[in-house]
Parts: sequence; C-alpha cells; structure tokens
Amino acid sequence: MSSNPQKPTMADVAREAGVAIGTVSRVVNGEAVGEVYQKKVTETIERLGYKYNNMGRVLRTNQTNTIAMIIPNTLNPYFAMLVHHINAALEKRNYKMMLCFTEYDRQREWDMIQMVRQKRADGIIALTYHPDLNMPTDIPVVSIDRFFSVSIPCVAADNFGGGRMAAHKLKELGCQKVAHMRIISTLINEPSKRKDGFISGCMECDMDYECMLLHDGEAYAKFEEFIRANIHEGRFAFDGLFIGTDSLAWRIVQILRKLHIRVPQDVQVIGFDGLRMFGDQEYIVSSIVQPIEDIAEVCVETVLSKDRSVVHSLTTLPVHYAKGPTTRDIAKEDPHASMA
Amino acid sequence: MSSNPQKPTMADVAREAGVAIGTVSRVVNGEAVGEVYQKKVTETIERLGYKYNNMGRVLRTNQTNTIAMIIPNTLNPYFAMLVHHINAALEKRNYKMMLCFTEYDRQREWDMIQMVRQKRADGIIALTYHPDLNMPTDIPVVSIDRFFSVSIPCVAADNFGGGRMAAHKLKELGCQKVAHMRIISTLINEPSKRKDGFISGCMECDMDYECMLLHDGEAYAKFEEFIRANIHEGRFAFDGLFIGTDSLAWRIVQILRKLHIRVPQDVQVIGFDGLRMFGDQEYIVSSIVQPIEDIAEVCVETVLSKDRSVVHSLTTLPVHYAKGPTTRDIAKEDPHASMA
DNA sequence: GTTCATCCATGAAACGATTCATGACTATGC
DNA sequence: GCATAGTCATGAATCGTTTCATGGATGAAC
Repeated sequence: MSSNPQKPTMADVAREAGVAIGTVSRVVNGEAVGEVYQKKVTETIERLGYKYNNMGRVLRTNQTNTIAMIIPNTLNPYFAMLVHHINAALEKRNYKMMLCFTEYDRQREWDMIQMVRQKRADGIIALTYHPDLNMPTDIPVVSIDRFFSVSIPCVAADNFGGGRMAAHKLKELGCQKVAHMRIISTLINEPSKRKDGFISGCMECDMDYECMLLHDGEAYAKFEEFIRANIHEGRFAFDGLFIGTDSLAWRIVQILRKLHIRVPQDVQVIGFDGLRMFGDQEYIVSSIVQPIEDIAEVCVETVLSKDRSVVHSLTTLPVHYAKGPTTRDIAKEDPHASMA
Repeated sequence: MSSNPQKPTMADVAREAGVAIGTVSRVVNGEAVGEVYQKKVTETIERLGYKYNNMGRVLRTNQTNTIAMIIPNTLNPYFAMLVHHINAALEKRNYKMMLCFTEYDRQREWDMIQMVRQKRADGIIALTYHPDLNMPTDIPVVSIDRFFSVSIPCVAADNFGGGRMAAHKLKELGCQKVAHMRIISTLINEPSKRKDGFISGCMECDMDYECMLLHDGEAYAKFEEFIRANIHEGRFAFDGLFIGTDSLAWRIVQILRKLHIRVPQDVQVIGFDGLRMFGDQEYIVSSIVQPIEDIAEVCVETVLSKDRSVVHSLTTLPVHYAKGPTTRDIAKEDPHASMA
C-alpha cells in the first residue's frame, strides 16, 4: 500500500471513493447528498485524513471570510479590549480577524489597506490616525473614532455626551474650578468632541474651566509644568480635572502624587475610556467608560452588512461613569495606607 | 473608453501591454525583465490600477507568508506584549501574523491548529494550556512556555532561574519567612519550574518558606483566607512573598492592602512577568522580568527556520529583577501619600 | 407502457497567480 | 557566413477548490 506522500486533495478523495469531485465538494460543504455517497465520501475523507485547502476555495469564491482590523497596537488596553470584542463578534458570525498593527505609522496604515486590496480580507475595520489618509470606497470599510465622509461609516462612543457627563460629575463631587487636559494630533476626530462636551457641561454647571490641548512630544513636561505653576502654598488651584484618556489620566495622577496633591481629597480626576487592570479588575482611574463591546458589535455588523444603503454614516453609542480607586475615600478606611 | 468594471488581472495587464502573462508576473515579482517590457508593463499596471491577488499566488506556491499565533487573548498585558513583539519580528522578515484567540478553550485551541492545516498559515507559534492537546508534527510549530516533546521546539524564560532569583532578592531585602503563591492547572509547563527555583533559592539562603499552589476557581478566596489566617495582632507572619505571576501579585497586593498590611514596609512582594502600565510605564509590582522581546525573536527565528535539524527543543532565556512602585519607600518621600 | 417531473451525481470550466520547457533572437568567435 | 552559446519572452499547464450545465435514474400520474 503505497500511500501518497502529498496532502490529499478533493480529487484524491473523489477517486478513492469512486465519486465525482463535485460530490466531495458538497459533502465537505454540508450540502445535501445521497446517503450512500455521503457515507462513502465521509469514510474516505477520514481514511485519507483529508483537510480542505482554504486557498482553493477563496480563489474560486472570492470570499475570504476574514475582516482586517487596522489598529496602532495592542499595548494600550483600550485597543486590546477593542480587538478582543471585535474578534468575538466576528467569531460569532464565523469570520476570522486579521490584525494589522500600524504603530501610528502612516506608511503602515496605507500598506495594511493595500493588503486588503490583494484579497486577503473582505472588509476593513480601521482605527487610524494619519491626517491625510484616504480610505478606499470600493471595499467595505468601517472607521472607529474618526469620520472620513458620509460614504464611510464611522462608529464611536458619545464623546460629546461623555465630556458633558464628566463636567456634571465633577460638579456633583463638589468641584468649582476645573480643567481639561488632552493630547491631540493635527487630526480632528470624534474624541475631539470630548472637549466641546466638557465645555458645554461646565457652562451648564456654572463652573470655571480651563482647557489644555497639547500636541504629543512635550505634552507630559508641559502638563507637569502647568500643574506645578498652579500650586500655591501646597494647594492646587483646581479641584477637578477631566483628562482626555485614562492613559493620560493615570500619568497625571502620578505627577500629582509626586507633587503631594492627593487624589481624590485635593483634586478629583476623571479620565475617559474605562480602562481596568487586566481588563476585568478595578478601573485604573475614575472614568467615562466607553461601551467597547457595543462599539465592536456595531462595527462588525456594519462591515458585514451586504446592504450598504441601510448603513449609518455616524453611529454614536452611550457612555457611562465609573468610579476608580482614586475616588474611594481611602484615608477613612485605612489611615496608614501606603501607595501600592 | 469602456473600462472593465472587474478588477484587472495579470492576463488583462498582459493583453493591454501586449506582452505575455509570464512577463507581467516577473515584473510584479521584481525579477529581471528587458527594459522595454519592464516599462510597458509598469505603465499598464499603473494605468489599469492593477493589484495582484494574493490568493492566486498562495494557491500556486503553497506559501502564505503568514504565521499563526495561538494565544488565549490579549487582555493580559503579558500576552499583549508577546503578540506585539512577535508581530514586529515577523514583519521584519516580511511575514504576516494571523492571530488566533483561544480564551483558554480546548476546542478553540484545536480549531486554530486545524486552520493552519487548511493552509491559512505556514507555521504556528502557540501558547496553549489544554493538557491533552497534541501538536501536529507535519507543520512547523513552536511552543511558548510549554514543552510537548523533543520534536516540538519550546521557548521560555528561565523560570527556574527566575524563581531562584526571587528567593535571593527577598533575602537581600531582609526577609526571613517567605511564601510562594501560584495558580496552577493540571498542566505541567515551564512556569511550573518557578516554584522549584524558588525552593532551591530559599534553601540556599536558609529561609523558611511555604508554597501554596492552587487550582483556578477558589484560588483567590483561598489565598485571602490564608493571608487572614496568618495575621496575628495586626502583624503578618510572612515578610516576603513570591507570587507566580504579576497579575496574581497585583491582586494579592490589593488583598494585603485591604487587610492593612503595608507593601513593602510590612511585606515584600515579588511577582513574575514584568508587566508595566501601558507596556512602557511603571512596573505594576516588583517582578522577575521576562525577556519577551528575545522570546519573540527566538520563536520567529525557529518557526521560520527551514532547517529543522538545527533547532533546539528547549530554549530558555535569562530573566532579570525590576523594582515596582511597591518597593519604593513612599512613606519617606511622602508621608501623606494616599492611595491612587 | 409512456410521459413528465424531480432529484442528484457528474465532471469540465473557472478563479488568478507561478513555473518551466520551448524557441526566437542576439552576440560572439572562427 | 556559419556555428554556438547565451538571453529572455512566450504561453500552456498547474495549484485546489466551487459552480453549473448536463443527463441518468427514479417515481408518479395517466
């Protein structure tokens, strides 16, 4: 018995089972087949250890059942969670995710889009940052957090509402003089609206506010400088801060702590995103929480939707507030608490 | 000018340029072609907006230039960093990464491996947990942290050395009575050696030690119970803890803090992995740091190596110790520090 | 017994690339 | 001018699947 050393193909199975190649195809795809044939083919597949080769199928059907997800990286927990939920949503629909990391690099963002053109994926879910990148319109694309044009659907949290919510929350916590800090790029995207919402909220609540929007690079140094400049006789001039992202908020808390400003006793700090330790533990700071799971669901639903006419060009999903460890009154429950 | 609505293929380019299809192929692949042909083809490609279809190529060459990475998820920063560096190492070699999340689920682990059989990837880098999973040997596979057999190369940090290092470090920090806690599965993998190394180290340092290895499920409750049971008159019976992973260490620190045991004043805590906030900020706890970048590099090098005879069946890479915020003497620098 | 409809297996063609045996052409040497 | 070697474009065959026009077999209706 000289077994073929090559991996068996459908033709091999067909020959061995004494049926036509089309019949094998239908068995493999679970289509209706006569009982006798069904059995013969199934047995032969088993015997030869046949595994279907996906490339043949893709070439023929022009369907990869794969969606490309374009994202800077996965080190930021916000991205990691997004990837997590999008993968889950795709898996539910029997799709695969092809992950493309851009590291905020324009060339890579472009390359990744080209890849889809090479028929490696059926559609794109993209979280991109480069200002002058234009998206292809001949392929299903969904953009997260960034609006390109009405022809490219965009999904985002309710950033304006979140900013507004932060202002109201700070008021509720007793703040009178607040500030907003965020790192921006030249790009205007949906998260830019956090500031607008915050300003609206502050005006509604009749709070003094100040905004610091800095470009990456010297941002951290400048923020620290700003904070130092506003400490007079050991007291911080602001009693509430709304920070554009949790990741920045966490860094700001480090700076405040270093300067002996207590959070939350001396100043309330609210971030944005809703990051938690290990994705399921404590929130790392108090935060306006993005509904990442819903965002993922809508993205997938949209990119897979055959009927492009029913697709909204901008979907915004509701956020909510969550307390982080910074807002627990530790001092009361543990007077000797040391920093962990 | 009636342009073809279909995406142009190589045949279209060949016809339009008045050359043979093979010539187009060689131009696309950057092989030597006569200058005149070169120019004609390049121009036509440009004019038609031709993008090569990867599937045709894959089908013919049987090479996907893609490596599948099988991993539980990306929410744990350890996994996220691994994914990050493996992707970078693959990209350097012009390979793509296909990410497969298993969520610790055996069925998924198996499915993912089947996928590669379907010729979606040229090889596998796998971090799996299910005890009775056996790896295919007809495909290049590299396993992380888990040794299957001599025929399947395994890459891991020096877990034994790391455990030993933790013991010595605790001694150095003045500890006398220490404990080791880790969550285990029925699976015996490389990280299991952390305990062995720790015990060796404790014996070398002449320290009292105790080990708690618990199965997932009630582990957290049991650990807390253990800690409570060892607090007498406000003092914790142990002055040093070596925890199996940073993620558990972080949770243990939360428990200790809740019970008014100060870290590091009352007890030193050392974890394993070297997790940092956002991948590049502070270590979340003091830790034995895994050389993730090197691990990634070796994995990629190994899985791509054509000559399987030169690969080692087990590669262990050196670890190092890093201080987390827990080991800074906060009390001295900020007597009023509140927990953040 | 004949006709018709139904069901379903058949197998060639197609998907879009690469590969390679072939032969056309040029250049060189004598 | 002829023989030889070298270069390089050609295009048919191939990879492994799906698809679909074809027709054989079966059963129902009369």
